[in-house]
Amino acid sequence: MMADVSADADAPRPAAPPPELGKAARRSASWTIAHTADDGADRPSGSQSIQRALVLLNLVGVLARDRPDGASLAELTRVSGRPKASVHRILVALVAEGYVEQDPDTACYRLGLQAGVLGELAGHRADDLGEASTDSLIRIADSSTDTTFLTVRHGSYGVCTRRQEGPGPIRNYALAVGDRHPLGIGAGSLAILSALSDDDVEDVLASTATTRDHYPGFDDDTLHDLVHRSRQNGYALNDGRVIAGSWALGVAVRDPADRPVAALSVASIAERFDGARRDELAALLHAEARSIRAALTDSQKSRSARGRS
Amino acid sequence: MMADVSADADAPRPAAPPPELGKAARRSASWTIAHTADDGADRPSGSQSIQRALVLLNLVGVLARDRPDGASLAELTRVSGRPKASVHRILVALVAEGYVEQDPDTACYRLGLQAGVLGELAGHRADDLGEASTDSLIRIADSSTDTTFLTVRHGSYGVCTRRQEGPGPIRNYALAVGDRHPLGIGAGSLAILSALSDDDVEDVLASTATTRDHYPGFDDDTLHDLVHRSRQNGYALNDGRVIAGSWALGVAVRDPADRPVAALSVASIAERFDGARRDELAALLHAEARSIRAALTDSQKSRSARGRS
DNA sequence: CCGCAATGGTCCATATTGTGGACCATGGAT
DNA sequence: ATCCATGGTCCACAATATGGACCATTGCGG
Repeated sequence: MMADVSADADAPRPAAPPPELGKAARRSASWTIAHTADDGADRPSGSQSIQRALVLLNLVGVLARDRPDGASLAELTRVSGRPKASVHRILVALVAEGYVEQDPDTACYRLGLQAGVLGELAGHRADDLGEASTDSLIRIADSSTDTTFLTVRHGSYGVCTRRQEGPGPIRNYALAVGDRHPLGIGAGSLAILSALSDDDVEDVLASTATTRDHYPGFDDDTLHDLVHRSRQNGYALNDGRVIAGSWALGVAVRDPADRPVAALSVASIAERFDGARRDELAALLHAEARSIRAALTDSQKSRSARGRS
Repeated sequence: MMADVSADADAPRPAAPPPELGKAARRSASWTIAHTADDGADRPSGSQSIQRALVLLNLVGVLARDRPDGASLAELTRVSGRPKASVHRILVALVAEGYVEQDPDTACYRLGLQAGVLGELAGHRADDLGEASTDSLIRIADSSTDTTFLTVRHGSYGVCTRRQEGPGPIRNYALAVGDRHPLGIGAGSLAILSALSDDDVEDVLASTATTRDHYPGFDDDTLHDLVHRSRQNGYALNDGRVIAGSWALGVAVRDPADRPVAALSVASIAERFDGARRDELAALLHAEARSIRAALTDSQKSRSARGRS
């Protein structure tokens, strides 16, 4: 898997195998989203069809992100790993509710009206973290001249929720809004994991064990090692082991209760992460992480004050 | 704002038939969203749980819109009309996927992380209509000094997808982003309906018959009459029959194939809709509707050109 | 202080519901 | 004409969601 990622495209595109290093190219390897349900060890509770539908919805969004005409049924089935009939049935339901729309010509699926509405409604809502972090993201992107990300913890996974392009010439396509990976995979994600207690780390690793089968080179031992190193350094470093050549550095963002709820990270090419610059970046990120925490404290206080009145 | 609205649906209020005129008050009557599944006459196909889940998701978004701490389980069950256990089970699934989050203190539900992500992804996507209409909405709001809306057709229903506040002192809370009503109810919605062929009108009315039970005063005869009048006038007028005192005027927006896919509308109080101003507004809206259609034509052309290459 | 009526949440037998392998139609490439 | 991949449909089966009854808390009012 992910080898033939190429398949990505799907249709005509005669399976042009990217000349290696195809950053942008292989980024469609967003199967990352597919696996998710298995939170923890227990899977007894029952609303599977809903979970499946929601995962697929997300998948449509991610796959159709860079492709304006949407994702084909074949691709969705392939990437989601479910039988075609099921995928199709679910898509019909999603279309019926307007969360997905189907291009009448190409028969491809993309996010629909309701998805946008939902976003509008969600955005309207106080998105503390997003709100509090935008300024920081911009500052980091500007002064580092690289692409910066906000990764939010969600259970045992990390979701990229913001992405800020830096003014520099280097563009990194390893991570985009909506991508979800198990905690520990990627700089921001690893920063969050490393900031958890030892017990929590074990729980997370147990939870994501099966999912991590799809990420070669991220077995338990390696992750333990990475966590250890990150804690010593005071920052998490992704030295290109997700996508060769794509490095990144991240630090955790803590909420007012000191729980690591997110992470800031900066991505670029290996050359831009020599020793001196690492410290520089780490200091910058730590400062901004603290500033976000302060902003969160404020907004929380004002909220509870309002609530009391 | 909408202060006591709170109570609204909520608890005690023993089915209080609002003392009329309850502008803001009754707007929480967003059950409008609840009914939807029954598209058309046929309901054989089967992915009901998914539909239910998606409807509930939307409901969470709408109910929690103005309430930063979210909607209570009780409210959601009441407004959705399904048994508590079901609603709860669905909510658990939505929470598990991150589309909804539950306030740990109040136990209330609001849109979660994934909802925002989805919006981000959907927004990223080319939202032709939204894109093409923003300028028009702003222009209309500015020059009319009233609140203007974009209503998009979705099956036999109209969904409010944009809302632009005008600079004037009058604020209208009859319609908000995310609200869905059967075609014919509300100015924009009626404008779309009136722009359909007679056959289509019949189909729509048949489809929404049961839903319209919840809208007193919108039986088939009345709607036929309204459609007739709208066609004669060249614009749809809502003379406060949804919410007393809240008037609005709308015209349909046609896509390049001349199908009415949306509508622009302006809402205000009755006093601001005398004969002269109606014509003025209608002309303004028609002009902007044409301009949107032109923009759509352009974007569609450039897209197909790109696709061919 | 003790109900009383809300609330959020859980259980579990039932049959309704989604499942997915097999199948068909189409269309582009060889 | 052949082949493969595509989007889409069918249908017997059983796993699945369903929802009424039930429980635990909380907050109000007499």
